Amino acid sequence: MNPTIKDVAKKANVSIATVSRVLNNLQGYSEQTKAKVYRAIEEIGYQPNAIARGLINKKTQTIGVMFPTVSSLFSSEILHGVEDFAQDNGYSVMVCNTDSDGKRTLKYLQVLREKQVDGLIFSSEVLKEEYYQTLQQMRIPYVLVSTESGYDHVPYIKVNDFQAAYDAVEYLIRFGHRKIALLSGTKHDTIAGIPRIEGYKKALENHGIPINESYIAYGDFLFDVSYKAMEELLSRAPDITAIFAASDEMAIAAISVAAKYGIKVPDELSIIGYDDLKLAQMSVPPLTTVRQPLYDMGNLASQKLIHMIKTGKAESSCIVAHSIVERQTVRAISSHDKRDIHNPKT
Amino acid sequence: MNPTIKDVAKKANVSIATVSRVLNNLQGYSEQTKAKVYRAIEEIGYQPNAIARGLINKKTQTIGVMFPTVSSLFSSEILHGVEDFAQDNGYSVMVCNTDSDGKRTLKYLQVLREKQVDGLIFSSEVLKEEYYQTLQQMRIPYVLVSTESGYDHVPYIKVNDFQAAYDAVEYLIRFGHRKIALLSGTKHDTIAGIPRIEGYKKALENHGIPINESYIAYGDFLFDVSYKAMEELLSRAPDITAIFAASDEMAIAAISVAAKYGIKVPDELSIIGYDDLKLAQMSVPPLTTVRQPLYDMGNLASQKLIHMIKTGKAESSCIVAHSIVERQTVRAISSHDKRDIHNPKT
DNA sequence: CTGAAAGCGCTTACAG
DNA sequence: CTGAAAGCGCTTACAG
Repeated sequence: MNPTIKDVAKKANVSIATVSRVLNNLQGYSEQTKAKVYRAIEEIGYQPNAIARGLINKKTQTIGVMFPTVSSLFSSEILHGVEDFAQDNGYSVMVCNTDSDGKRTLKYLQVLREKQVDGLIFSSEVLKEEYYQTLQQMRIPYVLVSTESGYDHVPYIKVNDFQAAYDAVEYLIRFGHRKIALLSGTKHDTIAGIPRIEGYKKALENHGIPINESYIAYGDFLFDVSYKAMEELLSRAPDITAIFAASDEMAIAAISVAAKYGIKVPDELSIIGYDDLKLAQMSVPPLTTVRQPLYDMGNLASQKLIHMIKTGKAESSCIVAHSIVERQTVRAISSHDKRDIHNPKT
Repeated sequence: MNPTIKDVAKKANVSIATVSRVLNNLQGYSEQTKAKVYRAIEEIGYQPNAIARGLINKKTQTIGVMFPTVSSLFSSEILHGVEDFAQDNGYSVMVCNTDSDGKRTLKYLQVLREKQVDGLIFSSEVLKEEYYQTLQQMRIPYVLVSTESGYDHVPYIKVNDFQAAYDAVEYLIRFGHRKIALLSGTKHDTIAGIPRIEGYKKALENHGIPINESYIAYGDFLFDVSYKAMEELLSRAPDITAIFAASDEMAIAAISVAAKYGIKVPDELSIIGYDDLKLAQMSVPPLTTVRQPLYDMGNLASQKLIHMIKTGKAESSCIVAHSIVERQTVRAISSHDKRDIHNPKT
């Protein structure tokens, strides 16, 4: 149907080998034949078939990216970073939405393998043993973003979650807060759960503040569940003056709940989030948060992966810098807890 | 490197033709050889090569999706819908981020063509003449989401923007508002700009409310620019009591600006958005908005596209239903404009 | 029920 | 500088 290399060869009166040479900018043809070939290509509107090319080169110039939920601001910022670098370097990207479902993940890995992707980016999920095994069998390079693993030679790109959480809480402490709650993500999540909990506790401990387990509430990083967790937290510990939320969505949920109960942010309750999604700028008031450079992380992952594909060499992991973006949800605690006036429960 | 069909043929002591038959569930082999083949596959860990398959079948089982910005909640919800259906039906999806850049779009189309995608979903952008030409040359089916075109036989899936805008404004009118501003998207956007402006004007007109051009501000659908547009609008027309924003991001910007100037939403200013992104639930107060079922639209586009790929038949366009999701940013206007009290300018 | 052979659209030694 | 031929890993008539 579509014209092939044969058609242009015929049209230009040369062999397909020659057409292939000029197409690939190899050497071994005169300027004249080059011109002839290009003219033929032009005339019949020829486009090379990357599939045929891929079969013989054993390179498809495409990479796969796996996310637990593509439709989150979080994933899509990473994806954007991945995609930009990939496209600029001649790679296409296939997206896979695993829905945090183990079955789907394995099935995807299968598909990606059959489709012969040159490499893979694995994001935001724990690299389970079975995934690791499959990946090793695939014999293609891969890199982890916003997650890590205990396996050697598996490069990852992430923020130091422990330290970021520590810094967030210390930031709150510096503003005079001592009754600081934690709106945690999934309790047993070894990547984004536990390290942030530990960072929270360590900061408290280092500043001589006792840990109060009733100040810790567990959500799932997302809005709805966190909304409820926040309501419970508030009824259980109405005396808190600040909250560290382990994701921006959770922080926004906290703001929403506060608004619902007439608690003023930041006057009566300070809130600091985690991620710095676009969301954080849009909240009312704008959210103070720990920034993870998601776009950059995706971009870097893409860079490393493509470098590995091209050179075959291993790449090192990378802890990227987080930072605190100061907006308007944190303020110094006042001498008396203003909220007591409005909230007789405390 | 990886085992091929030849390896399993050798292992199972049959021809590659036979292996291919059992692999594809064709007929013409005994249960015995079937078992032998499967055993061999198992033993050597064979995985079919979809690239080789694609070359001969002229089907790659992959579709492309083009977005102006992948990293928006808007695009990613559509993407999620597209991806879910595609994966469940054996198709992979390649994402392309055009950054609203004509050059990139054309380049992508090229890439997608070379990679032999079976079909294409084109989202949120005007289908320019040159894109249309390229698409026609590619001879693959494609469908438009959240945009439309004047070309016949190019199926699109979208909401009726004019009607949706009309309904939003009428909703405001029903609550007693007459001084209704429009925070419009890009002025000359023929898809999401003009029709919504027209819907706004028509609703006003049908209710005998004169159109006041100073009540119309232009943003670009996104937060930052809209924030400024809202500030200008407010200083130019401080007497407005309600705003119809042509996107949720714009509505959120309006809420933010209102908060900045101490204008209470909805007490002093009602706001209705457009899209119903997850964002809308998270705002404070939760945003009343016109819902476009983005996930469903993506899913439907995927369905239609894959159906076209499989059957070769044309599909019809589809205007999906919008609806107004009532949350907390609109309320009936009070007898006297409360805001006058606080804002001596009016 | 099964296999030998041609062919998908390319690239790449090899020979001239 | 150029072409004939083999081959990438499959599928699919065709013949038996």
